[in-house]
This record gives sequence, structure tokens and C-alpha cells, in this order.
Amino acid sequence: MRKIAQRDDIRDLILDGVDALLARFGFRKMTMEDLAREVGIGKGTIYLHFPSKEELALAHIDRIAERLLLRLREIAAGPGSSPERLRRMLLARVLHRFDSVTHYSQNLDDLLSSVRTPLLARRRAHFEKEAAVLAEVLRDGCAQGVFCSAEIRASAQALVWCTNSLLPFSLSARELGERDELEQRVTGIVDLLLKGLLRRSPGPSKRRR
Amino acid sequence: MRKIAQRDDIRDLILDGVDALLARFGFRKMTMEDLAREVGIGKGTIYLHFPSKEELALAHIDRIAERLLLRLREIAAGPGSSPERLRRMLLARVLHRFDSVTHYSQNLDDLLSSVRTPLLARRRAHFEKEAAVLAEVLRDGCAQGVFCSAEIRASAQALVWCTNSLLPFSLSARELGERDELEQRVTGIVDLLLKGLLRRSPGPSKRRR
DNA sequence: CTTATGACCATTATCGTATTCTGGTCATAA
DNA sequence: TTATGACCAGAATACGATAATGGTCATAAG
Repeated sequence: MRKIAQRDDIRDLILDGVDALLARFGFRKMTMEDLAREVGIGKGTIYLHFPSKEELALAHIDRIAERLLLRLREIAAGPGSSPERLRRMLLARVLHRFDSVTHYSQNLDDLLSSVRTPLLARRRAHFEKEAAVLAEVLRDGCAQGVFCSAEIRASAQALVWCTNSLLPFSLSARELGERDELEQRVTGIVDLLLKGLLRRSPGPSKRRR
Repeated sequence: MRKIAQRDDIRDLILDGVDALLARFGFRKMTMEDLAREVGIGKGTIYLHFPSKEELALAHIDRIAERLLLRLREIAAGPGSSPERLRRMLLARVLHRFDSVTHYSQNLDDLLSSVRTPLLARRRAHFEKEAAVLAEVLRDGCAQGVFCSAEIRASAQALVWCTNSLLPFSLSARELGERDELEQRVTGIVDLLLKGLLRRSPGPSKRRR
């Protein structure tokens, strides 16, 4: 009987194991015994921290979402103009998804289909938090007169939804293409979206033609 | 032995049958005998018009795409300003997809997974044609000075890609939500995209604040 | 007393096989 | 020349027997 340093530590260790096995085998082929062996603890111990295999997977997904949220907050608090930060955030969201899909490869479908129903509500919650961070930056931009100030909340949600769509999880890794290519395509759309948000006539207009 | 009126007529009749059976049973459970019975011809006759079941499905998908293309051309040639027409076209694309997904319900996954590989190339071709029509309207707008004239081709492709993403076929009908709700959400994004395309400082700016 | 463990069990998944079904062909009919 | 359905090889399915797995809990360790 080994003494576990901290309650949260072992939770994280287990989730690390989940991450490894999920990428290697997918959800269905990852057994609780595999996982216990990977982490180096007994199977029963896992059930002291998670009530079921499904909740385990959901907790793992939550952790991924939290990391993305952290990254978005970093960017939001970081340097750059409001549109620049927003642009980086949107790109980060899509690339984060890209990395997830490639990391879990075919096994992502397996995971998602196994926990699809309970996942929907959680995703909504994640998306709302992310939209909230986007909204902050939008508000920043409004305060500086860069963005027009109408419909901030709705705009943020639209941006979240759109960037979700740009790389649906359901894509298999095989159909993704190169990361660079994706980045380029997404950048085009994101720029278009941002331009749409910008305030009309931003300063002394130099009319051409 | 019944005399078929016209070669194209029977082709269309068969595809009508495909449409009906696909919606009812999906691709795998739709048998060639079912289809022959539905259309009221012998099984062998189908093979006089289509080389295989797979090609049959692809032809059916082609026909759907052609109808959408027709609709887009209608809108493009119809009344309204360039941005208005563009907006209608983008919305039409998404709603067209919505209708497909709801029409074939669960059975769409079945169809798509059964012909996924050969479908990819065809979809690319369809998308290019659709992008070409969008590009026409964009060019119209440029000629009138509504849109900025850079990157028309790329913009059209971006719009196609983005509206594709807004409603991936892989969504099951169950997750779609209401058509009205979709229309509303998509309208928001489409408007954002269009605003991004508009030319800056379009006339005497009335600066607020 | 709290925390960790793995043998244990009911349920689920997997596999092998016997059987049915179905895409595609073609000799025959109209 | 055009249409048809009996026919066949190979694919899908149904099913029962067997193996694997999620979750529990009495026991052990600290």
C-alpha cells in the first residue's frame, strides 16, 4: 500500500494514464486493468477517484478543455491589440482541436461515440466559458473603439461556433491534411470574421478610386 | 418488356427510387431488388444504366449537388444587391445541407461511410463549381464598388469551406436542432463574413461617439 | 480509522461457424 | 436492341459458446 502524495496528484496521474492509453488503444480497448497497470496502482484505487469508466473519460475531456481555456486566458491577458489577440485565440482554438484529433487519431471517434450523450451538455458549458473569454477581448476592443459594441455576447458565441465548425471532431485524422495548410485556410476565415467585427470607418478614411 | 420512354427518364426514375429507399433504409439495407421493385423494373435493367451500386449512390449525390448548384445560379441571377444575393446563397447552402441531413436522418452516415473515399474527389469538384458561382457574385459586387476586389477566388473558396463547416454532414439529425434556430445562428455568421468582405469606408461615414 | 488492493461476479464483448442474403452476370425473352 | 430474373460467389448476419471487462467489496496495509 503506497501512500499517495496528494489527492489531486493521483487524479492527474490517472488522467495522464488515460491520455496515453486513449491515444494508443481508444476508449473501448482501454481497460481499467490496463490503466491501473499503466499508472502503477490497483484497479480498485481508480474507483476511489472516479465513479466509472465513463466519468473518467469525461474528466479527461474536461481537463483538455480546461487547458484550452487556460491558453485562451493567457492570450487574452497577453500583449497585442484586441483584434490581434482575438485572432490568436480563434486560431488557437482550431489548432487545439487539430492537435487533439491527430493525437488520438482514429481512436477519437471511439471515445466520442462512447460518451456522446453526456458529453453534449459539458461541451456546451466549455464553449460558454470560452465564449466568455472571447467576449472580454471583444469588450476591450469596443472600449478602444476598434470593434463596434453591439451584440458582444452573440458575436463571441458566433465565433466559438464557427471555429468549432471549422474543424469538427468527427473528422478522422486521415482527412485533416497538413497543419500548415489548415492554419492558412483558417487564418483566411478568421480574418474575414474579424474584419466583419471591426468598426466601420476607423479613423480618417483614405478613400481610393 | 416495357418500352422506356427516354434514356434519361429512366435514369431519373431510378435515382428517385434511390432517394426514397435511401431515406427509408439507408445505403446498406437498400438492396438492388428493393430498388428494382420500387421503380417497377427488373434488377438487370438497373445495371444497363449504372455499373454498380456504389456508382448509383454517387450519381444520386451528384444529382443533389446539381440541384443545389442550380438553385445557387438562380439566386445569383436573381434580384437584389450583390451582398444580398451572396447572403441568400450562403444561407441556401447551409439549409440545403440541413434538409439533406434531416431527409436521410440516421441513414446518411451509412451512405457516406459506404462511399466515403470516391466521394471526396467529387465533393471537391462540386465545391469548386459552387465557389465559381459565388465568385461571380463577388465580382459583381466588386464592379459596383461594394466589395473590395482582392482575392475573389480565395474568398469564394473560404465562404464555401466555412458554410460547409457550419453544418457538417456527419451530424446526426438528432443533434441538429430546429431549422429556425440554425438559420438564425448561421445568419449571424454569414453577416459577419459578408461585413468582412465589404469595402472599407463605403461613402460618407457617420461616425458615432 | 483511513486508504489501497485484486479476487470475484454479472454483464458484455468477441469469436467461429452455419446460414441467409445480395451485388452483379448472363442466357433467354420480348 | 433492350429488358429480365434465375443463378452464383462472396459478403453479411444470426447465434451460441467462450473470453474479457467494468465495477464491488472483503481483506490487507499503514
